[in-house]
Amino acid sequence: MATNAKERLLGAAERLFYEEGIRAVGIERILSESGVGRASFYRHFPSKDDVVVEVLRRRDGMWRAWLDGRIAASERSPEELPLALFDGLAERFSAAEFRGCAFINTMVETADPDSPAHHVAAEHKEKVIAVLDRLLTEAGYRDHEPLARQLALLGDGAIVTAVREGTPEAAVRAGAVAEVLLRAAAREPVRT
Amino acid sequence: MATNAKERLLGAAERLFYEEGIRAVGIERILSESGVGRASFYRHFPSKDDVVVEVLRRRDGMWRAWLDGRIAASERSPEELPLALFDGLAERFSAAEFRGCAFINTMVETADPDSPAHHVAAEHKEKVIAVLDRLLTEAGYRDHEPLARQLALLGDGAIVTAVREGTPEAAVRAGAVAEVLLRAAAREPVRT
DNA sequence: TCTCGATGGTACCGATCAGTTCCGTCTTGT
DNA sequence: ACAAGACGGAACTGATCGGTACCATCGAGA
Repeated sequence: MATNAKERLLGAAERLFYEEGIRAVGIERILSESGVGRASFYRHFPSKDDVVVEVLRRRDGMWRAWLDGRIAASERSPEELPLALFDGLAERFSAAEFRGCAFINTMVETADPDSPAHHVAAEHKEKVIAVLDRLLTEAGYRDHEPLARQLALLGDGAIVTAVREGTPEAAVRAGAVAEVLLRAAAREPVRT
Repeated sequence: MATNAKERLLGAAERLFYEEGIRAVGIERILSESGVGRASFYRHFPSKDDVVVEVLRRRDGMWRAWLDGRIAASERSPEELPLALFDGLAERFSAAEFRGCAFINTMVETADPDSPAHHVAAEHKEKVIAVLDRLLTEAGYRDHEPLARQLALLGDGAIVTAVREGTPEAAVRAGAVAEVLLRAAAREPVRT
């Protein structure tokens, strides 16, 4: 039976890719840190690129599950529930190993927008937007879809700002903007 | 007398780094595309890292000069003049070669926040924030400094969103948020 | 015309890259 | 007890990395 070689491989790759970047991490590093043999690596993955894609898929699932949990645990009212995203980001930014969003980083590092990794990263963001859109719809916001995209844009802006500043402050700043945005949307009269 | 070898080197490096990423571009590529000899390269720069820093410094100057021009040419009222940033971004996002912000990309690619390149990139953003702060101050906004940082955060969010979506739409979306933000700030009563 | 500094071209260095191959070992189901 | 498959280790490939050393050439100032 298969042992946990593939799992260790993906775990080490995910950590190293996030901490140091995809291009910066060679196969050798992944092998030594996971304790997996070179041959076993290529038994499980055709190439390094496939590991990248697989890592991103895993991270997408983990990240959205985490976000769902933060939303479920939030004490905010339905109208303010989308702000739970920024509450969550504030936590993430405080982590010592925080180095931005793995998906943004991947899209930046992988210049080619047609690459599989870029696609997986872009799809992740769309799924997050869908979550925000659902929250906004349930809270009765009009024009919820563009509003969801604006909130997501704010979240991404907070992430890259936090990377630059090295402090969690950007989450609060973006959250304040989001709050203004939600209140302005709430008091907006019905159109058409 | 010195010819223009150094200038050609920097020009080619700037273009290649932006289009394909810093790590993805080897010295060889820069040499062949600039037509500069290998020895001449190392006569002008101690290492590749120094070229990266020099390219970022140049780009910082060019970018801020461009922004100043867009602000000067803007027909917006003083209260809305900070929105000229988003007008300008909309133009940039439409360019075929657009691949995000070179400074964000550098910070993402260069994982080490203590590296010289990371510092130059971070300083660039602070300078842009200073420009926004000046516009807000001149327009009479209270709490202009945090407001400037919120607008910059929106700008960065628009940039990474535009990279992901491949369309200039994000600039409009972020501009709309900025407009809401400015109006909310303008009608805010004096504190203390 | 001569000279000197800047230049472009090339061969080379050790290190590392992704990927292939072979082999000995260890585990697991029968 | 045995066979099959998953495994780790290591040697090896060709390509590319950043960086060094050497050499022939060109162009401007004396």
